[in-house]
Amino acid sequence: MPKPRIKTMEDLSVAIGVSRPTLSRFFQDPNLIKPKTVARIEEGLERVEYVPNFFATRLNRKSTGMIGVIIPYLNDLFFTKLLEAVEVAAMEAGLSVITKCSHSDPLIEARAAETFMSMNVDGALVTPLGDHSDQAVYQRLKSRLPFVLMDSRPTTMPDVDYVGSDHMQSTGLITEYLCRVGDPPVFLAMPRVNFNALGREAAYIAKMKELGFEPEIIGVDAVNDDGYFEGHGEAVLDKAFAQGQLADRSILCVNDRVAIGAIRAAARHGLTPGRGARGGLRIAGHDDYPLCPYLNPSLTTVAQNTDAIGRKAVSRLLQIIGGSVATDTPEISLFDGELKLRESA
Amino acid sequence: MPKPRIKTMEDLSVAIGVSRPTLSRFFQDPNLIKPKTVARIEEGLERVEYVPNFFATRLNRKSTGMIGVIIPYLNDLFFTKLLEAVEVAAMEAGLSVITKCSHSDPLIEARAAETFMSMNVDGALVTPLGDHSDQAVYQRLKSRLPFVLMDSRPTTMPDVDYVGSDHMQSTGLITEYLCRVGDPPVFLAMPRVNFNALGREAAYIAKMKELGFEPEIIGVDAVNDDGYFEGHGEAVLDKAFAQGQLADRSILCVNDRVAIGAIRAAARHGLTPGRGARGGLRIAGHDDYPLCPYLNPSLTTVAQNTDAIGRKAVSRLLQIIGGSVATDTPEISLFDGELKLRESA
DNA sequence: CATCAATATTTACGTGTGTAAAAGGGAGGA
DNA sequence: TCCTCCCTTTTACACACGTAAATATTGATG
Repeated sequence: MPKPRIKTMEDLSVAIGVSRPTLSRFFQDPNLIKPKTVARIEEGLERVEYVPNFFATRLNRKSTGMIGVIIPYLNDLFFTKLLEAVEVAAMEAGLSVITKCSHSDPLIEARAAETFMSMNVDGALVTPLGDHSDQAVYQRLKSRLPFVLMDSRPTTMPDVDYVGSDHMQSTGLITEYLCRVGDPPVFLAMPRVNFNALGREAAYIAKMKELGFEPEIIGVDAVNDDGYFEGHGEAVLDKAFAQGQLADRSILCVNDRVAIGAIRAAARHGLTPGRGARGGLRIAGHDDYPLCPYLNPSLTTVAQNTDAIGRKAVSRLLQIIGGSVATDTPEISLFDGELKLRESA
Repeated sequence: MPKPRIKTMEDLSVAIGVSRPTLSRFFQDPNLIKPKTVARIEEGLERVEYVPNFFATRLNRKSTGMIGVIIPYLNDLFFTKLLEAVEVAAMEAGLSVITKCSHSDPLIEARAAETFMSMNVDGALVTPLGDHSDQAVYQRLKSRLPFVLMDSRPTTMPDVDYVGSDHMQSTGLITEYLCRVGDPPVFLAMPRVNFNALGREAAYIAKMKELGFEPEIIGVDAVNDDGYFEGHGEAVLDKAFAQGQLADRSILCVNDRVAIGAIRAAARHGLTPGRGARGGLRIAGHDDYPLCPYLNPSLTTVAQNTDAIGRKAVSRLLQIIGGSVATDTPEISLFDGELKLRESA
């Protein structure tokens, strides 16, 4: 017994016997209408099938109640974790989020931004690609709507609000830990297209100098070309171990995915990283990728506070939307990382 | 030097000196318009900033050019891989996709479905929750628009198109492999709320009987309650190993995430699964989770053909949208799994 | 220069809803 | 009974664009 389907609010108004503007207000907020009328409307909605047209409702509204989020990868649990935090925060604020993935392609990223602007979203949250994002797109975004960057901060966009981790603190934290408990670490980096990678590299160098050690960086050149972080970490260390190098060193990886590859390379060479044997191989990461506790050995790392980052990004966006804030000077929110001590270092 | 911003196509038409209907057709397909006029329009668009309003363009169109996709989790690389395949296929077909994540909540799933219907999407692709989806939602979805289920097939929805893996084949394949190379495996299952888990369990039983072995199933009851697959696998095996059980058995896990937990439990008890020692511990999974090659030991598993599944789901949707197909009888498309032999079994 | 076809413009109406102002109606109090 | 007051309805317009039919323009051809 399928209910009769009603397409327009007009038709619904005659079916229920309530004027269309009243229905319009009912769907926006039932409290605006007398309880008795509300009851009649709800009773009528029981008998028929009707949903207000998404486009028509948004066409003539000042606020669409939507925010757009752009992330660079889907196949990365860090970003999905961040996205979840954003979605939860947005839901609590009564916003619906439209997610677009740029697949690390500047063109797709630009298209997504265009889409958001054409949809009159109330604001946009963007996790930028490395240095190959089209910064003109960001300029337009900033000039047209509330706009907050997350996780990665392009040097070319100093005037945009930003929420992320304090690499100086987080990378400094694990660097210092590694130095205290064992030999000072080598830094396993990434090809220099990623601002986070650069920031952490700089933080590592600073902390090492502060402690009086000589910084040492490897993995800046791409060894493999499959584009995956794990593959990079494995390839770099596989080569090093094969040449009899690094097998007794502490290795701080730029992020956990690289560290996963690093651990794998160690295993292939019969090495088991861990804090057990002094002077032996140790491997640490950064991010607290969800699988860290389940690796063998489990991965010592620094957790990014994705929950706080997502929550802050949304609340900052709401501030700007609300207009209760000066936007001439950007707000930079950095959250501390938290040491996660496990087996690998 | 910000370009002047133009809001409506009307304003644009006076700014460029081309009629509005001509502009409308230009934005739909420039080929409909004389090259000389196209040049003039494009030249004009260089000088001003204008994007057609998303809602207005969709409001009065027969086809919105959008499809909706619902997945249950974001923090699962299997689903993100599937989503990528869908997005690629959709992009090639000129469709844009709207993704919603239900966070394994039937209410959110239902809301997402409502949203899709109110947006007049051309079709919907849904990866259902386990047995707790609201099937009334699916019924409405099916009655209102082209609708294809992916990955998991509720028994309550036999009349809906479905694209997924052939569990009988894939689970049979790895079961047979394990039986040939070593002792017949135990099946490490999941609490029975997941149709895939049930399907694979049944496939395991069938193959074992076919080969003349006695099926043996563990892990049906939840041991932990954190909701993560890895935690389930680890908890079940940790308990078993602690009791001196299963340490010399072959263990086929219902999926790779459970297997990751299983391997972790083994490591904690000093066990290294692998096909090396006859009669020793072996662990295998299902899905080919992207991290399988990087685990220690790397995980032997059966790859689901997510690429083919995503592609087929989109093409089937396009068929239904095109109307060139009988929808009275559902099409069930099952793809074969492919054995991925690695170290763990 | 006239003619025809291709293309562009004009005109007019449709899409489903938001929103504001004015007019209508019923309940309560004087 | 009359008069507020509050809520609802009516009326009207706005939103930005799709679409179709009729008309005007352009260019090439003869």
